[in-house]
Parts: sequence; C-alpha cells; structure tokens
Amino acid sequence: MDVVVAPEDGGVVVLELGPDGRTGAPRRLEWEQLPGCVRALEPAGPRWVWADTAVVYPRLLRAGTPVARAHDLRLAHAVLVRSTYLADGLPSAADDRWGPQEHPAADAEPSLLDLPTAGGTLEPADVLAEHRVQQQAVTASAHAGRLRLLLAAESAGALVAAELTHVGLPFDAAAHDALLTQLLGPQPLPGGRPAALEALAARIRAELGAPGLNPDSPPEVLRALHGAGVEATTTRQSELERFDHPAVAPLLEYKKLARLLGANGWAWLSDWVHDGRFRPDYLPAGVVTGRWATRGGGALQLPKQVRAAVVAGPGRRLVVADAAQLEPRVLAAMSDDRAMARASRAGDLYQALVDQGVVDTRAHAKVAMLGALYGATSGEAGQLMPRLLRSYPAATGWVEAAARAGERGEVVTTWLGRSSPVPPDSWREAQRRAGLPEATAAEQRRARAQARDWGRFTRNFVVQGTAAEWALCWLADLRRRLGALPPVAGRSPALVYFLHDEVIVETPAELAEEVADAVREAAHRAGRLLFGDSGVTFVLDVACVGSYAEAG
DNA sequence: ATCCATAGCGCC
DNA sequence: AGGGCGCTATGGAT
Repeated sequence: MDVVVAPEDGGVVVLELGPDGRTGAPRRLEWEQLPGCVRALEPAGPRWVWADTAVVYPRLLRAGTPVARAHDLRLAHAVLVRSTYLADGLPSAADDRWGPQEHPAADAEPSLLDLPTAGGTLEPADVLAEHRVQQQAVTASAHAGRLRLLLAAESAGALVAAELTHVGLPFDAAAHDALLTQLLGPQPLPGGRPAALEALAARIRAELGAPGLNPDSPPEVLRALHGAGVEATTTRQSELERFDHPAVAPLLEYKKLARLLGANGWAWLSDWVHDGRFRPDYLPAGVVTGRWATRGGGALQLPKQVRAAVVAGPGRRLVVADAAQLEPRVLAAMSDDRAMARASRAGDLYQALVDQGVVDTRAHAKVAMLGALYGATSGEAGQLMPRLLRSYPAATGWVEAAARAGERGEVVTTWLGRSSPVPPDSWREAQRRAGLPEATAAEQRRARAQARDWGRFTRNFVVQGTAAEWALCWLADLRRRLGALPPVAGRSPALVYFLHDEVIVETPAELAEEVADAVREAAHRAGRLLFGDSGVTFVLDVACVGSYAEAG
C-alpha cells in the first residue's frame, strides 16, 4: 500500500492508495499529527509517497518517527525526465513544479510559505497524479525492473540523508580545537591571523624581499616570486616544489595551514559542530552522475587531518567500511568482462592485474585502470592502455563506446537508467560550425577538443553513475539490516556518514562485529541486486575503530 | 554592497 | 589531451 502525502497550508493531506489504484478519503492532518499517522501505519510497512523527503522527513524525525520506505517523487522525476529507458519520455516532463527546487536547509523549521512549489502549488491531486504518471511510465519501460530499483534506492538514500543529518557524525570539538591550537597557535580574534601563520608570513616576506606581501593572494605571491627570480607560472604546490628557493618551504607550509584554518578552522567548528555532532546537509543526487553533494560544511571533503576528531562515544565503536576499487568492479559487472570479473574475485583487484600478467606493478595497475575510467590518453596511463585493451576488451570497450557516444553529442545511460545531460547549445554550435566548408583549422581543433572533453565526461558518467547506484543499494540494504539488529541498553547502531563509496556506522561496542557482517552482506546483496550473477565480487575494507583516523 | 569567475586545494 | 564535486579567498564587475 502506498500513502500519498501532500503538504498544504498548516499541515498535510494524507491519502491511502490501494493496490487497485483506488484512494481512501483524504485526511487533513496538522504537521504535528502526521507522526501519529505514521506510527499507526508503519508496522504494516506502507510506502510513503511524497514530493520531497527533504521537506517532510526531517520533521518526522524530530518527532521521533522514522519511516521504513518512501518514494521521493521529485528525485524520481529528475531521473525519469532524462532516462533513455523511457521510450516515450515522462508525460509530466514540462511541469516545472516537479523540476529542481531550492530546498530549505534541513534543520530550518519550514515555514509553509516557502514549501517547494516554485512553479505553482502542489495540491494533493497533483501529487497523486505525478505518482500515477511515474508508475505508468516505469511499467511501460523495457527496463522497468532496473528503473524500479533505481527509484527505490534513490528514495531510500533520501531517507538516509535526512537521518544522517538528524543523527550527526560524532565529533570531538575539544580535540579539534586542540589540533588547531597546536598547529596554528591560539584562536585569533575575528579577522586576525593565527600566530603560526603570521610567523610564516613574515618569513615569506623576508625571503622574497616583499614587505607588504599578502600570502593569501596568488597574484601578489606570483609577482613577489618573479621579483625574487623564481619564474613560477602559478602558485600551486606542484609548481612551487620545482623551485629551489628559501621562500618555497615557508610558502608551502603557509598554504597548508591557511587551508586548514579556512576550510576546517574555528569558524567551521562553531558553524557546523554542535553538542558533539557534525551535521552537514546532504543533497542526494546533487551531482549529475547521481552522487550526493552537500550544502555547507564540506562534509564530503573532510580532510584526513581532521578525522582524528571523529570519535565514537563511550561504550561505542565506529564501523568504517569502504568499497575497494568500486568503479573497476562496477565496470567489470556492467560490461560482463569475464577476465576482469576473475580479477575482482582476488580481493585486491589491482594486484590481480599484476598476477594476471597485464601490468608489472600494482602502481601501474592503478594508474592504468583510473586512466581507462577517466580517459587518459597521454603519460604513463596512456602507455599502459594497450595492455588493458588487450586483456579486458569488454570492459574497455564499454567505456570507449560511452566516450564515442559523448563525442557525437549523444546521451549515455547508467546501468539502472540515469541518463547524462545533453551537451550545451554552445557545444553543438561549435561542432556544427567545425563541419562547415569555411571552418578554420582553429575552429576544427577547438571543436575536436570539446568533443573529446564531452566524451571523457560521458565515459566517466556511466561508471561513476553506476557506482553511485551500487552505493545507494548498499546503503539502503544496510539501513534495513541495521534496523533489524536488537538494541543494546536502548542503543541501536546508526549510520552516521556516507561518502560515495564509504560508510560509517556508530554502534554499541557489543554489536560491532554484527554490524561489520551486515555491512559486508549488504555489499554482496547490492552486487546481486544490480548485476545478478555477474561473477564480480564487491570487496570492502572494514575497520572497527574508536576514531575515524584509525581506519584505512 | 553584492554578484561572479578564478585559483587553489580538499575529498571520492 | 584525467572524471565528478564543495569551499574559501581574491579581485574585478555591477
């Protein structure tokens, strides 16, 4: 049974929808009454159908009412509008009320005036109609099963995203403050520069003979370097390292510390860490490939340096798991490459390439594989490519085909049905003009370069996007398994972090091994769900630790 | 004052 | 001539 939920002024309208498509009488509930409705219906396991998990679910969580299953119509709409798995498109494609919206911050108490209805109001009938349109479109698809899995995974991911923000990542602010103080000196007044940075700035100015230099300004630094006879073309680390000058070392040190201060310093700490938890806003499918993004807090770029402050509470452990070489494994499965599938069963896929005699070292295996996924043509990766083509013709052929399609301006599609955007008009125009008789050599060169750029995008899209689908299925199945574990002293394991191919579960210490098993079983299940009997193994690195820094 | 592009670096 | 992001600071434009 589905339960359709439509926000309206002051509350929601709830419609129960039977398997025959008939609806019960609409019930109008205040927001405060919705948790009661959920509690009454949840044990039977209905599927909650709503426009935006990000709008409804945080309120339910604050009311202590988790939900087992949902269907997020807006996320589904975004997939279905583009998917080449729908031969006839989605009838509601032009209805911009279902297009992308400015989501409210997850922890903001949503005022009903700014519900996400930019293109108009969503009445209960509209929500119900969109639900039916989507169901019919999926049913008519030649890939209905894959699309259903994708939409279920996407929706489960949206539930997880709200839960991650609600629970938060355990974060020891005092430990982080101590790290900052140790590396930078005491916290400066607002706008001030910490002592360690001030000292480094003084050294840089002295070594470059540039008394007023602001080391935070790349153009100024570049001019000062030139004045001191250092002919660097940029101020980036890899460039500066090539010069032997006494200003280089303090400059690199300055940049490193300034980065820490700017991205994860005291301001970040007070903005994003409260009551011992770091609570970023996750944006499911915030990236074209289907990966998540975050808004604020930089949660998906948490530097290794900072992870020591991610610590489990007393009596608890962190189970940190990441999928080893996920993208090559996904490619092996989707392309049905038997030789690469065999390599996947060896555990360390890169080492297996060495053992199969494809390349001579593990480092070469990694460079070559990433080169194949990203479209490297030159350098070490380019040189190793012929060996990969010979050994894994199906896998390499798959990404090559995606690249060629992109170069022709065509759309490519992931395993479960997420399709790439079409190239921009400017791209098409450049290609068109390069084909005209009067096209200059420069125009043709630029058009070819742009075509290859788009080809690299589509090449990576099919792999990164399918890996994101695997990760969502993993996450969804893990969430279900964790919910089934018995609490210890009233405490249950909880997902607290998700990062593309990595999860952290915070758990009572007694359950750590069971959680680790659940994480592995979920990975196995995700592989079966997507690819059936592909022969590809999805291997995890799992660590049960007190602090994130101890993992991996 | 506010918006935007760029540089540079962090993560996968 | 290696894909996808977010974030900060800077500096120019409005």
